Amino acid sequence: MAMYESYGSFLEESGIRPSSQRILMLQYLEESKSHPTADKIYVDLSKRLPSISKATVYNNLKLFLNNGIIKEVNIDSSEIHYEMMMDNHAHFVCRKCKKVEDLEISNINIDLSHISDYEIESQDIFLRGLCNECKDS
Amino acid sequence: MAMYESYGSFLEESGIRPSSQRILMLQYLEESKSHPTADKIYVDLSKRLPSISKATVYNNLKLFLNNGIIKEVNIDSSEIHYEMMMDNHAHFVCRKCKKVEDLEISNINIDLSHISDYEIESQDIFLRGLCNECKDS
DNA sequence: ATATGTGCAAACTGTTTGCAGCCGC
DNA sequence: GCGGCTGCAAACAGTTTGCACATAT
Repeated sequence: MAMYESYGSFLEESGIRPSSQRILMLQYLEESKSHPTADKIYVDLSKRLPSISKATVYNNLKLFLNNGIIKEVNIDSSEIHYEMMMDNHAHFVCRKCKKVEDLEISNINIDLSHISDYEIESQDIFLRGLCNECKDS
Repeated sequence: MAMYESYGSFLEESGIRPSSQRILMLQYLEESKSHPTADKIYVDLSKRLPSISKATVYNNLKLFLNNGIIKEVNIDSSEIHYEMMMDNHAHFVCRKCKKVEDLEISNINIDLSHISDYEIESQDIFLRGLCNECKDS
């Protein structure tokens, strides 16, 4: 999903009509590495498309969710964050500046032998602390 | 914190005045393994103490939080769940019956060498899937 | 008597929803 | 023209807050 034009066809392949708002949202989510909230998406997209409404943002987030295009990230309890669906990875959350970063998960090793009765489908891993910049200030 | 009477002194040691509502809440949280929400705490405690109000529950949850007695668990985006502060452990969440279970974390191994610049203070691990009962039905 | 906690109700915030109008096929 | 999408505004749910009264020391 590298170039702008492809967002539309990606949506069509998912059975979603590629409105300009949806293409914009998808592009924004893909390019944003900041795990934005619905409100941040709305505010940022308003600059490019002033007529967009919050309801549209919420509507389309739910649509993307139901189609497995994006994923909720429960970073904190006050707001829902979103990110593109991608290979398993962990999140680092800075408790000071609230920055969220993706971490390679390849070297995280979970021994599940003692809960083998459960059918694990996914995992969410959050590491919390201070980021590089914040720990020295 | 084994017996009822000790909840009061535990609160006093934390510098919190041990009102009957607070003792009840603490006892409930300690005995409950279900990671309750504020509303569940309120509903359940109302049976024992009908006069308790939701504001008191929220007030005291925040008080306990600030004193490191309990911890928020961001299981899903719609409600905040709470649990007693305890040694590091992971959570299993059944996507069907929504049950939450604690898992030993001792054999979870996270190699942090590639993010050694960060100061990790805590970790939250959620495994999601189907529990024993739900996977067979 | 004083300081602190509770309970009520109102306010707030993030999210959801119903519906009328608009747009693209 | 038709079906679906958007945008507005109202509804909603969970949480927070201000304040008067009650309670404990």
